[in-house]
Amino acid sequence: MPFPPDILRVALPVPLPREFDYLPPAGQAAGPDWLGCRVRVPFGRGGGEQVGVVVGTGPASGDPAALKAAHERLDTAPLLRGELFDSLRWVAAYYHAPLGEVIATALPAALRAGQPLPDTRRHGWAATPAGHEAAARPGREGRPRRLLQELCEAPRDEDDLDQRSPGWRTAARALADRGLAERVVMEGVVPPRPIAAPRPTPGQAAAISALRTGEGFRPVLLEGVTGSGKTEVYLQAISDCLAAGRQALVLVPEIGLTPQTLSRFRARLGVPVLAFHSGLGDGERARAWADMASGRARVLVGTRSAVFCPLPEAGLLVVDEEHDGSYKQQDGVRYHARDLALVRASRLGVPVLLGSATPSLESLHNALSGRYRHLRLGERAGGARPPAVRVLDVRKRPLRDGLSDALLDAVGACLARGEQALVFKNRRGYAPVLLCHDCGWSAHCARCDAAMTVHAGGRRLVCHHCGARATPPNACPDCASLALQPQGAGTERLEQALAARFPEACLVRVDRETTRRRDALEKHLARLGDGPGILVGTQILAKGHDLPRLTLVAVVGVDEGLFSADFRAGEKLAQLLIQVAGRAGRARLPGEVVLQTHHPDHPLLGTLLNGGYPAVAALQLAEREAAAFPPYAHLALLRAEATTEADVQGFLHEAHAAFEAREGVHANGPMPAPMARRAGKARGQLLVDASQRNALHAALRDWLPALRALKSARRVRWSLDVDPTDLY
DNA sequence: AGCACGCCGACT
DNA sequence: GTCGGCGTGCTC
Repeated sequence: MPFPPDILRVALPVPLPREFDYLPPAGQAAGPDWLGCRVRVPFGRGGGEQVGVVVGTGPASGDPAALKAAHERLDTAPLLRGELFDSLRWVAAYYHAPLGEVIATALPAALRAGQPLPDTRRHGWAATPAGHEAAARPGREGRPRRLLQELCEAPRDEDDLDQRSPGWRTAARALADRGLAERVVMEGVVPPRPIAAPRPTPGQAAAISALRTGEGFRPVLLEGVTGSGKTEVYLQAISDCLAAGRQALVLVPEIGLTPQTLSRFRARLGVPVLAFHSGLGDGERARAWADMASGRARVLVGTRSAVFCPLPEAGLLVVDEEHDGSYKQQDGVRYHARDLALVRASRLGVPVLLGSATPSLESLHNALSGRYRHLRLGERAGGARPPAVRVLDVRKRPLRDGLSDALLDAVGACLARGEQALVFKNRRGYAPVLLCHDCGWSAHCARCDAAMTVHAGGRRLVCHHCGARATPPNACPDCASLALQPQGAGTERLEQALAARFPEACLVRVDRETTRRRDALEKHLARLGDGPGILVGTQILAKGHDLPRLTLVAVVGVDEGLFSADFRAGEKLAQLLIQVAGRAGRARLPGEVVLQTHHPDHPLLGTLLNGGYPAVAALQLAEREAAAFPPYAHLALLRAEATTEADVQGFLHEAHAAFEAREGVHANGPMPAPMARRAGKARGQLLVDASQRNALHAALRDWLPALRALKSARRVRWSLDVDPTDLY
């Protein structure tokens, strides 16, 4: 009786909650050395193929004769192993996603498609024995000879030569042709060149020394007001990490990864710093991933998906602006990069530094309850003063194009001083609504439950939710009145009004329309230069970028955010206000913030003005606790989308019925979706809340198979979002 | 998700 | 007579 052969258990990028068993390719034996390697396997009834990752080996559970054989092994050494592999399993379990989909989310596209792992060995040049002899004899002076003499001292790295002596390759080729030098594989990692650091402020010094104490997993929340120099603390912590021979990962928000950020890191750290973001090509992403996996790269700065990079020699993880919404993936596997960074740091046994001027309530709660170390940076670096804040009550005051006279006066005074003003409104376009003044009709999107935004000075209507465009009617479709008026003001209208009022000022509008390309923001700011001028824009302007001449921040649109239904609206508005106010007066010039509002008595504004972000956060935490919302409860959201409302409701009702009640866990809904129709699809959702995380996960584990079995599930697109950040 | 199989309407 | 609609079931 022959032993049944061991099989390969393969995770494939399909939305099925299981793995698939395969025989190894003909002539090969399955064994533990296959774990974490990619394989190309036949899949499906057609002659389809998939690339999957071996996540287990062992005896077949069923009849091995019924199994197909894998076509090809794609890796000799595991692509996924150790902590990263374990963390991906954690992601699959925590977000209730199939492991194959998680792996597909984590791997760069080129690797997912089966491309070989890029060769990341460093190459360098060394003198041959003949070269050493030749260097000892007198010879013709010139570049080849100088290079040869350098190579006789020690082999040199190609990257190093690129940086120090451009054009060295010609000389190297000349030496190689004469047999005096050769290209070699370099071993080892270049130690960091120490670079002079600026003298830290007392607050920075305290934070840096606090980070140096202790060992193993240490979550640290670094709460520092805008301009207090959090980046300097990161740089010191990363320097320490590099000096200890370890790798560092830095996560930044989507709009935070600018050439400025990178060059600052590169200039200070003295080692190559890799960037990882959506602007990279497939090859570059795979290359960066491989560089981290091989240990060749020591520092990687990247956006959300960079949290999946291998860290075989990890020493530190940093999450900059940890409250930022772009860390949460909003489709597919809906992971939160900050939370995954914490899990990875815990498994790796290294510190993780969460930095923000306006920490998320989740992180703040963990810090206040002692689970995270809480470090504060109080003063602004370089002695800059915090800006003075003035509330402009515009009730019963006339607004022209959304701007009050007092606000325009403040802008005018700023320009007269030769300084720069930022006019902030979190709404792009000309006006948010086109309204009939006679009957109250307004232009709505045919495919969404939303008003269309007026663009191009009134010549176009655009739906910001589905992208639909329309020409505005000349007369009201309901009452034929000609009194159609754009209502309210977006950045485009503000720009126009400010241009009319300050015709000689340099005026730059920055929003998603004017800033599509990655480097467009830099270009806009360069256009503004150092002279007097006005920036008009949306929240793209809220982060990063030191604008030393910017002394006035005029906030025009806070009222919408004060009365939003979302339970995170207050937190988000406070964060946005603090971030945008932080643009003012970052250098020697004092800053001023003007808040134009119809609700000067709103408690959130009052709390923010009197106690700053910590006071708002305390207020919001108390509200969350009273309402049993995160971080005092745990949520999961079942979303559904279909062509008809009936399919959505049918599925959600059946889903609710299939939910088994258990202690401390409740399913609520179907909830009315704030936008029941979007892009022509009906939408709905079911909210599950639980007081204990374990109970929530146990409930979801039982629920999901039942959901998948529902016939009504076939008629909708549905997804489960664990720890949703937005309830719509 | 993708794909094939399968059983009912309007076209060359 | 067939092309094709999308319901249903399966994927080692």
